Amino acid sequence: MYKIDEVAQKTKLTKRALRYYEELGLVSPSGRTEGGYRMYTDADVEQILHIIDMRDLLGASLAEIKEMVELGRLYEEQREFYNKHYKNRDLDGPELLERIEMLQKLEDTLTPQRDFLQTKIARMQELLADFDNKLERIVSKRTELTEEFKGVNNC
Amino acid sequence: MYKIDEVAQKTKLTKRALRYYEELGLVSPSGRTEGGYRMYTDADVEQILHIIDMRDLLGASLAEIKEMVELGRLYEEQREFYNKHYKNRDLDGPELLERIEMLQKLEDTLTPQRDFLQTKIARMQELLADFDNKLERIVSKRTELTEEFKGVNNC
DNA sequence: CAAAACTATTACGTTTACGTTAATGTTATC
DNA sequence: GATAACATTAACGTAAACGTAATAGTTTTG
Repeated sequence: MYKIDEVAQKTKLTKRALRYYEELGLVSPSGRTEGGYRMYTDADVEQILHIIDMRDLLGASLAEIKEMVELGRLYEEQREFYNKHYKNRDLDGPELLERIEMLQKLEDTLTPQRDFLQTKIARMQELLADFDNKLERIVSKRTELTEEFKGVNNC
Repeated sequence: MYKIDEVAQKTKLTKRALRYYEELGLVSPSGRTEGGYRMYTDADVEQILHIIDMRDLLGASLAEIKEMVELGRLYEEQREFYNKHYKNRDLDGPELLERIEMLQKLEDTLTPQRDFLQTKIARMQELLADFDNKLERIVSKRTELTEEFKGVNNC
């Protein structure tokens, strides 16, 4: 269990940002000390790092991230409930249907995100190619001029 | 030549954003009408689209984008000057050196950006793989449950 | 056990990237 | 040539994502 400053160092966020994310409902520390100090687990840190990824890689706003996080929680919750009941007896129709609809909803939410990510990657690869072309031209020009410079100065 | 509203539609920016970017020194329309209306060329539109790419793909702030744009302009400027003088006579040492240093500076600026882009792409591909895994699990589970549902309802 | 170091909450402040009027001038249209 | 329909600048407003005190309580350390 880590307290806030350690987590701030691990995640490269500020303590303020951590409290802010908690205020928005993105991540809460798994515990508190008697005196009220936030205590984070490794899993908490993992989730924070995941949030940072979504922010930096998907370019999602904190509000959008919150939606995703909440959907994930809803899913986990339902799955726990499902697993608990599935062990002992068969589900009846309505319960099965509810679970199927949940999975469908998750799928419908994740698929466009996946596609968005994919096209973004493709465009970034194009941009990378542009960078590489430009850099290649610059480097070859620079070596060319360096040679010329040596010629002028009789090296 | 397009006026602002047409450019706004082409670039999916608002007119306000276009004026704001101009105010920051990111892009200026190539011309104005007698009465002061902004007139953009195709090249202007291209540059705006490029700016949007840097914003969305690199996640750069407008201030950072401004720096890149300015460096690019400085480079173009020097290259024009260079080409004009290179045509007629040989450059002497100092001029060559200045040009070489400019190319070096460009290279030093672009290389970390390229690397940043590359590692970002790699991490996004990991994230994409995660998405795909998750989706695959969800879909297979959903079809499994759908079959089960059919069984319960004797279809 | 007292000082030093850390943390909590509250609340106001700041920066970025525009949105939104308002007042006025310009082009296009009928 | 009037009147929409669009444009300009100027200025104030705003949402997101924190920063920065201020005040007060908590842990740690010598």
